[in-house]
Amino acid sequence: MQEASVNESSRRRPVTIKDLASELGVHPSTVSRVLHSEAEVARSAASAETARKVRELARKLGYSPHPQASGLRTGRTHLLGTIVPRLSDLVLAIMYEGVEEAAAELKYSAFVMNSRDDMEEQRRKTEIMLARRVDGLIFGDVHLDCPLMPELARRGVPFVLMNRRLRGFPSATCDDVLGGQLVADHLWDQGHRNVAVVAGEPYASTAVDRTSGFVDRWRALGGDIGQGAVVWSRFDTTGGREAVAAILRTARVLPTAVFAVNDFAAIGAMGALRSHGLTVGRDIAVVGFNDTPVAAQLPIPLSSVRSPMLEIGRAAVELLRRVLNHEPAESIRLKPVLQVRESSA
Amino acid sequence: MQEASVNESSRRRPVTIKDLASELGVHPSTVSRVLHSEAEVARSAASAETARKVRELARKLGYSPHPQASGLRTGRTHLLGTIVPRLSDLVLAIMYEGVEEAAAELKYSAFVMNSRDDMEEQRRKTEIMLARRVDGLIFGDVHLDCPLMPELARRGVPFVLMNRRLRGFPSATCDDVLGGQLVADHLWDQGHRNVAVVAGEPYASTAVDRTSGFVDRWRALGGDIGQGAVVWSRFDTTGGREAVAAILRTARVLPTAVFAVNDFAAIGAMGALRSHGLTVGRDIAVVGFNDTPVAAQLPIPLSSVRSPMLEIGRAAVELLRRVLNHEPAESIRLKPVLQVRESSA
DNA sequence: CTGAAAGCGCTTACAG
DNA sequence: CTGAAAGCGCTTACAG
Repeated sequence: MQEASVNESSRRRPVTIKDLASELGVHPSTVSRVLHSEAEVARSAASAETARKVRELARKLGYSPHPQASGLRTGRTHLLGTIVPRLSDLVLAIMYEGVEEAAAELKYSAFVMNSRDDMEEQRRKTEIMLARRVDGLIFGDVHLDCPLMPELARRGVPFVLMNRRLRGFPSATCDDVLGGQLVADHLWDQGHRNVAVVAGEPYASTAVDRTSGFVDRWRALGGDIGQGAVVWSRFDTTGGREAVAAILRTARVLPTAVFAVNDFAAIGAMGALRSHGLTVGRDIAVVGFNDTPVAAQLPIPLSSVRSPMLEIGRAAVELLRRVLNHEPAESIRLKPVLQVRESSA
Repeated sequence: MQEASVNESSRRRPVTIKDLASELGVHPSTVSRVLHSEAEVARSAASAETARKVRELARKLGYSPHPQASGLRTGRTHLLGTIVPRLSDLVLAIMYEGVEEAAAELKYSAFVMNSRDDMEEQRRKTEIMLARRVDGLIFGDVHLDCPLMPELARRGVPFVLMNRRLRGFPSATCDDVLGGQLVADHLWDQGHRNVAVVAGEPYASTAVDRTSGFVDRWRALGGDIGQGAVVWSRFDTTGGREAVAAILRTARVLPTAVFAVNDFAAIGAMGALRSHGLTVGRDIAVVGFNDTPVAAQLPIPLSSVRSPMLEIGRAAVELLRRVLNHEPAESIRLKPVLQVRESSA
């Protein structure tokens, strides 16, 4: 009963610093210093006795600071904006979980919006977030020819990139070139000599780096890889299905292995291969990228390059923290690991 | 150049109402009324001429209102909190896209946090959002025995439910009972008489409603369904795999069809069936739920009940809008549709 | 160690 | 139609 009525009142009019101050007969500024200053300032802000009483009453009345009020005064909202192509892309959803976790640890609140990989939409969402007065931004949807990034830099907006990189700006990404190399080594070792790549969207560094990592290493191993063997595609299942359909239609010799730069494209690729009467893992090898949870659980388990998605999100927040504190912020490239499964064993 | 320097200054010190007022020689309150009032008030707030000049200058200088400041004054933050089990669950990610869209249309900014379906975490995240002074909350992770909901209601916190329902609180959900019935009708029509259900988490209304919709209809059709034929499970691929493994281990007679209340559980189920030497679609039928984009693209396309996930998210926002405006808010149940594919054709 | 005051940007009842 | 003032909750330089 007591409990409920405290809560009730706390909803109707939240407890403020002024409430605490008048209850204790001290000045609001003293309460503020005790409760919200750095440890050092707080210590010399009040007698040990006063500080103790302030803290105790704050706890008892359920005082919780009003972020809009302090933000208005300090000019810092402790809000952090994130823009991703789409949250329904599992890869970005997991990265954002990392962002949210790491932001919370720094007492920041994270926001997220979808741009659908449309640069006009990216710009619109950015302005909405700036209008909300976010302290900084994380972009998971940058294109290799993104005009917004140089512009934001000129305007002095603090931001970092995640997932995809762009020369000249700090980013937290997977080492996608290495990821492509790992797949090339694996398929070469398995004896494949005729391969195709479902390459993803050409505007995304992930797609370009994974593809070039694969192709360059393949050639270094002495392999040959023709024009029609690299097909750009969307990142989803439909994209993978269409890309493989195109490969099957145009290839003079059928490949014995397909590298798709994304697990969902790989699943689409598997579907198209099956429709063509091929059994994945026996007639043809398939390797994906990201090692999303579904890869291991597919009817035919999918080999995939595991990228540390959660850690990439966390690293992006750390990078943004440095930018906000005017510390040097070097790009972070996290190492992937290849998981070999039945689809290419 | 002009452009850049305007932006530059707008970053260093954003344009305020006071800036506009002094530039035009009018009082800040006039500017505020012209720019931010309801159409009616705004019209009688200044001469047409003054209003025009205010609006023009605002546009020219790139004025953007400071939400923290107006929120502090009005007590409304236009912030909307959403709590989901996990954003990396595609179903919730899509629902949240609907929330974000609909919130933006109402000039609200949406936040989202993960509770990992842990009721302690749900409580913690709720308090963080309330500390941020959100105007209202949307819960996508409610359990059938959730102590937090009655408590929040007592405290007068405005909130609605989405995805899962709970008696006594307004919710936007799929008509899951109907969804289960559709699957029962379909499998019965296909001639199946011995079926099993991968039933999901017993604390989630989605799982319980889909399962009971199926079982009740099955019995109404004259079917028999034994104890061991309904196995509760996690919602992910691993959960589906384990549930089917248990069914295969304990069943006296093998079922000829499996209904999994979630596509990812269905994918896990397909994997387990294949490991057992069964070909899905030929030896045994499988039906999932939600019709996530991957279902249609699987190597063996998966029959699934399509639930309107985006619309559920949008409906939740509409429901919350009504709650915030003290309008009556009846729960919304959106109709699902069965998509039959190769896995059960 | 503590207080008094000013001000962040906005809104809104009160006047005229 | 427009102005002047007060105040939302907080922080922080300035005094003492």
